[in-house]
Amino acid sequence: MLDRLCLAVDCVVFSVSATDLQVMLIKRGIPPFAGEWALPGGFVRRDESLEATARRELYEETGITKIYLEQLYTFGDVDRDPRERVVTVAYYALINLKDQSIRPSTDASQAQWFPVQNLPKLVFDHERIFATAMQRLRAKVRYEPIGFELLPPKFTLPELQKLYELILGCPLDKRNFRKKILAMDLLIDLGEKETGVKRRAGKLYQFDQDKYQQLKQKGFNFEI
Amino acid sequence: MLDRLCLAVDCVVFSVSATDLQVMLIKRGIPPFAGEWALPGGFVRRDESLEATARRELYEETGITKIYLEQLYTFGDVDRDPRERVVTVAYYALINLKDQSIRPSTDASQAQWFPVQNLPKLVFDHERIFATAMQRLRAKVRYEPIGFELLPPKFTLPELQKLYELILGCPLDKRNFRKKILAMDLLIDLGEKETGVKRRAGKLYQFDQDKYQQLKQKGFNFEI
DNA sequence: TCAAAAGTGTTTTATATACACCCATGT
DNA sequence: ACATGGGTGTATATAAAACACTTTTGA
Repeated sequence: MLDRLCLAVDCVVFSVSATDLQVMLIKRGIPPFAGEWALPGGFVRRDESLEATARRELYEETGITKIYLEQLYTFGDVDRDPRERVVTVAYYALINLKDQSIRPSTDASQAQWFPVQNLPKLVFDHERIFATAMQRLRAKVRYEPIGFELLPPKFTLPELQKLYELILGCPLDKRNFRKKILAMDLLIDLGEKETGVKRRAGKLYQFDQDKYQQLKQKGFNFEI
Repeated sequence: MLDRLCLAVDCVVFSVSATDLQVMLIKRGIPPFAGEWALPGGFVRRDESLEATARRELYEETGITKIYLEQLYTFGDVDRDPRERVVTVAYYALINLKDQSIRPSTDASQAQWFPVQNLPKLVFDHERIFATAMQRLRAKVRYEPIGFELLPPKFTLPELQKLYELILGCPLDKRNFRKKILAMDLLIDLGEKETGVKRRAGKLYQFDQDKYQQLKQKGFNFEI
């Protein structure tokens, strides 16, 4: 039972706006690198699991509780923190902003959304952590139905397609996309239309989690 | 900079025999759980990266140095170790036994191979770690050319197919398997035949790492 | 009535699957 | 000569990709 060291959790929190896939960053209030941008995160307490740390930090810094969280990778280079040895377990998170918004900035923490295409310089090795998260999200969204976590419970097919295009970074054929998604028979047609748009309204759908879990048991693979 | 805690690395080391996919286990020499089977592992030193810890431990316990290593997952449940809080970063490793064999057991550590179908009871949460590794290996072997790490540099197509069948746990069609593999054009035909077999000798191939890296850059995806 | 985005099928192409016999080698 | 496993091709089914017009709605 030799060296003990500091263990942290950092989170790459994604959301979507009308035009962008975006990531939440925190303006650091304390040294080192006070005033610079960082991924939200903090230290693991002795009586707290890793995921609990992630949820606690996100709640403290943004007020958000409903979050899809998944462990990403653990970064343990010896010199990644200039103060002392700190190993960090990175998580990525997906949230939808229609259900909840981030708490207004306080003195202690200034949280802000940035488009993934246009991030400021980040402290420590946070750029590497972000790049890893981006890579994982891009890969995973194709074979697991995690994209829905970024949308409100009721969404239209064009919204879903736009989301995939933002994440994958390339346009998708509308007819083929709809055919593929609908063929899986995992979307419940709610018989409602979206509101508040100034053009033809799209049909609203809901992702059928229960049915997906059942199909998954039987060997079904989600795939875009 | 609050609580410090113990950080460990544990490794799930895979190899193949003629008939089995197997995992290396260590008979613990020290409490807790002395005499019981565990994954090889140990504590991270303050001046050592996570991967360096994994390589050091594997060398100390088995004498093996040529290893494909990849981080698997970090297990951080509060009560996973009865002594005190220990978070462990798990790695999985792939080695081929034709090039090197594990060092004979010493007093300190008794290393032994077990078929994955028939593991003894493991200490701590090591069964969960193993299950996660197995799942990852099964998934990853289908879309990354990591299977080759379990074979010697020169191998035959039937050997490769057998390997995939062991990992995936199901039989594969010989003609379709060969067609798919050869169509990728990533195997170099060495113009040699295997030796020491008492039947028709198979042609020897070598995986073309360089070519694979080039193709990968251009968007090529390995897939079985 | 115009602009803007929603919605809809078919054809072509590529990929996956199913399947059976001959060949080389050692005993 | 026989047993064992290595090596080979084609036909069918399924999935992916390419592609253009009509409909709805609000301004």
